[in-house]
Amino acid sequence: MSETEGSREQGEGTESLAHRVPDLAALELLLAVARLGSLGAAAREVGITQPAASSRVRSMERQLGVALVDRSPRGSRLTDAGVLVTDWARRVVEAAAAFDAGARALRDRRDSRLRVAASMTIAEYLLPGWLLALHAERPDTAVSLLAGNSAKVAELLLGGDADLGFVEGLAVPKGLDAVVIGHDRLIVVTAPGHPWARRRRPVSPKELAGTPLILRERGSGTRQVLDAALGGLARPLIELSSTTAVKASAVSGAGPSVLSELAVREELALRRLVAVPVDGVSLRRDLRAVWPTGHRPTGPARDLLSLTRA
Amino acid sequence: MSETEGSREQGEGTESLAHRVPDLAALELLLAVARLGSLGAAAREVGITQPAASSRVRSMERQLGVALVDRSPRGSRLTDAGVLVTDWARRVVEAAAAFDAGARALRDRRDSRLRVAASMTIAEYLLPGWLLALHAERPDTAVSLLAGNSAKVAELLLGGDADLGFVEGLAVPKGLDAVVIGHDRLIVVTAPGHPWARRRRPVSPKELAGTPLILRERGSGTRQVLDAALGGLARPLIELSSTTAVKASAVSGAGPSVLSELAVREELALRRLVAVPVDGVSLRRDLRAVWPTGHRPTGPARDLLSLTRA
DNA sequence: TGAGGGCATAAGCTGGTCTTATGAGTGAGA
DNA sequence: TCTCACTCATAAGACCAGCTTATGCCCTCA
Repeated sequence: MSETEGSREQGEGTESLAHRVPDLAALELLLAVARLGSLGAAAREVGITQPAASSRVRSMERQLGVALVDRSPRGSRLTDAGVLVTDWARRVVEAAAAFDAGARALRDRRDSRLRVAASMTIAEYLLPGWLLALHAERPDTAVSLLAGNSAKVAELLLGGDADLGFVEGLAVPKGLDAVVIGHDRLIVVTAPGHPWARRRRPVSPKELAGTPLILRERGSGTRQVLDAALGGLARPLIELSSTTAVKASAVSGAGPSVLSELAVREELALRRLVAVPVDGVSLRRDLRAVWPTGHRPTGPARDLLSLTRA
Repeated sequence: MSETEGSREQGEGTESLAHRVPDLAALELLLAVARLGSLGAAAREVGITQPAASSRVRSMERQLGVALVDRSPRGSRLTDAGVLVTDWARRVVEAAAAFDAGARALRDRRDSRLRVAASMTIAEYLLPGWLLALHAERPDTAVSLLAGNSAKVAELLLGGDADLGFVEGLAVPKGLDAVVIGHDRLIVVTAPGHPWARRRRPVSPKELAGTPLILRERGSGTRQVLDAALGGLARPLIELSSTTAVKASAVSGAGPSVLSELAVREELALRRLVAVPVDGVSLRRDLRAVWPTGHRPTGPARDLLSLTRA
């Protein structure tokens, strides 16, 4: 009813997402049914009884208004709709698993064996996935996670408060050894309605420098890279202090923005933002794993490092 | 930095995700707190009382073992850990929103205004996002979704059972007009441990044709494109009937596979799979919107179409 | 034709989460 | 400096969703 300005949620359906989307346990159950082909077997796998599973699946079907499984005395198979729903469910469960991996690392920070320090972008968008993979290979490794800018990461490593660090940016902090583990590109994005969204001819550096942009504040890693690429000339239309705020502003059509491609992957896929081709400017930046000079990563740190490289 | 409270070390590692990840309502509440800066205001927004919100956030902190918000008599702000957790929560909620958008379309199939027919890959990986965007722009549009192969899509459109279709592949089915709305590339992937994973020199078509691959069954869209590109020479190591199964097989290291880049985006980001460079073969395929010749999309179909183009 | 696996239904219990009612701390303005 | 308006925390009771146990029916296979 009451209009929330700016970032709108799903206000219209009157009921929140949580009431329209089955809970995680139900989604996991559905995945188990899909995999095992039987309600009872799925029930056993997730540790509940068969009637509970039957009822849960039934109520999920009632909630969605769609039949998900064909039950037969020989087992249960997904319907066509069930296949689609299961795929969407899988993505929710994967996001939840990433959440869990991150949260677990955060929780075990104190008494853990592997302490990771990472810049915000990496901590948010890449690390949970890596930790998930690490956990799959070495379930007994307790990982902790600290987030901060490059200087903070360096400080933690040099002070012995972290075992392995990840930074993005142009230079490697003093006292650290590094290896490039990937790349991130800053890309120019606009809302689909903006004139640049339809542009096929690349934007030139001069044009970019001459256009007011929605940017992170001066001093942020993203901004540093952009300023360096343009020779310190970026003109801010608005300056905001979080990536999320910049994204929201760009989506709402306030103007073009420059952001990490990691940060806008979802928005691009959903066509909430469009990438604008740019020419003659290197907005690529290296993602590096770092450690104190001479202290080559060993044990779990080494495992994590090798996971992050192809 | 982030603080941790109430440490309990109990090694219940084998509990399911659902027990370790707060439910969707709690995650939405957390996002509201982050946005509004107050437990009470967030409670109001999600339609519960302030004590309920307080208790929910507290139990979430207990569950995660990490303090998420700094409470003060003037409001509540996220801790550093809270910022990270909120970002991961946002991704879960977004996945849930995509689930909801898809499910909603499926449910309204019968009595809807806009009936969309799409191939599996598009229906699974792209459409939920588009529907989300469409719903944001036109909340009153009821959308239904049917999935099938190209022939099925054509049949639905020509029979008047769908208003707009989406297909991937080489040719446009007879009787339909089409416009290219994007591209999908088949890419060669392997588990990180495979020799090809470290390859810098591109794989040649001959080499690819000579190597047994994990593939979808003959007749699937993916397989058709690959066979066409290689001149019908692809050698299967295993043939599986679902993209998910092929992915699982590739991840487990059984061998190289060829899959849509849309389908393996997550796996690449998590480094569970690695893309192998290929040379001299065009594995790109167009994604097209289609409609019966002469029946240009109008109304909601037109809106959806324009959303899918940059 | 009986055994076994598969699913559905019924009844009762439990636990989590909501509500209302209240208290206590802080800051701003009269 | 008193009071109002705002914040969050706590307590006690109500309620409901979902679990378990105990059945029964259906089908297939030996």
